[in-house]
Amino acid sequence: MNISTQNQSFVYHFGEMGSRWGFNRTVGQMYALLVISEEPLNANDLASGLSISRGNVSMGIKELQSWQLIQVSHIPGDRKEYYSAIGSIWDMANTVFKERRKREIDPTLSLLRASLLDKPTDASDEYAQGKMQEIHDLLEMVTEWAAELQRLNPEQLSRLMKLGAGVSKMLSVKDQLFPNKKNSDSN
Amino acid sequence: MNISTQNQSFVYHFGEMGSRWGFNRTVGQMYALLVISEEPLNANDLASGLSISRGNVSMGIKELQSWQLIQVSHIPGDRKEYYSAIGSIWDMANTVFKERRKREIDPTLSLLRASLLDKPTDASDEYAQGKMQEIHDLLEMVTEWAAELQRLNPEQLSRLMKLGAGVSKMLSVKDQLFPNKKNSDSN
DNA sequence: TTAAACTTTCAGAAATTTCTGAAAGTTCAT
DNA sequence: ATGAACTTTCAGAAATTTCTGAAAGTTTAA
Repeated sequence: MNISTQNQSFVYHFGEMGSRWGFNRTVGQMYALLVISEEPLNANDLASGLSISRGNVSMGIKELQSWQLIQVSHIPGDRKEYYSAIGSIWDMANTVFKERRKREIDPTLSLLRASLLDKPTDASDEYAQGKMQEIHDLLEMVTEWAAELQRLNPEQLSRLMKLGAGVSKMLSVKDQLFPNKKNSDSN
Repeated sequence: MNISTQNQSFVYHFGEMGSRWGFNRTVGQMYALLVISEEPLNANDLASGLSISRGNVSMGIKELQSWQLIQVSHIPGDRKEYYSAIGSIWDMANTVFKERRKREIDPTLSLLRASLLDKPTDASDEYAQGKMQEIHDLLEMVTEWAAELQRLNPEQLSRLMKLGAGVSKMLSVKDQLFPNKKNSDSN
């Protein structure tokens, strides 16, 4: 299999960027290729399309499956497994966010919670714990909010985002309606 | 300098996680240490506290400065530079988001925009471009929204997040008020 | 049960990233 | 101008990650 030059730059770029998103170059490339391919591809297609080894593809497939980003299908009379990207772009973004949260935020939250249980032994420990508490609260809030947003369907989410500046307007309207409510400035 | 065992796990954990956030282990550790230290630290403190080389600290400092996460100060009669984490935890989160966007999303958006200018040469190119368009639109929307949110001050942002499920309620209220408005389903 | 058509595994090679420490550079007081 | 006190640089070492390809494993058909 070979990739049209037009798509090559996309696939390679996605490879480079992919590593920022938590998987390595070839996994990123494999995923990019699957996303822009209308037809499912088999492991050999991926290996030849990207000029990487068959073994590497096998590991990459496993990784993408652990991220729940791809799907297996079969073609009658062909024993090979065919892979394709799962769902819409929104689903993909959703999945990546959720996975990253699980891998990157959750462990930090656990650690912070545990650290905050220890009694500080001196003033500097106390300062440190104060900072940890702040980080904990921030992460927790963001996590909960993200979970909330992920419960919206793409269409709702899209409308919310397009609200743009409207969001802050909404807050000020709320202020005008309930001007009594005290706001503690955490800054 | 040595770190209390109570803080050690935080610093090391932050080191591991830091690498996910775009900087390497020691840079993550350095930053963690600066965040939980009330007093500014000099390069030697960092090197000895973390048992890493002086040269490594120097490079890490540079990296943290490029992320605009730390601040230099001086102590009268001492020629060493003292470093401390800049601003509140919110500022930190803000900065990290902004930097990551600049480094990870923006280049992808440029590439996608460029790719979308090419005329597709066949059906499969056309499908690929369709997908690229979707990714482009998603990234653009998220980027703009993130910029919008970052314009809010921490206190507003915090209130917005605490709205939680209220966000979706807000959308449905909006629907009841303006039931005519057509929603295009991009899915 | 055999063999063909696949997929997975994993040891070691290759590539990449990170780190050290000595040397070079800078700044400041005298 | 000198030298002490500091910071930065960078070549090569060390550590880590990724990749290959041969061998082992699995599944299916006959």
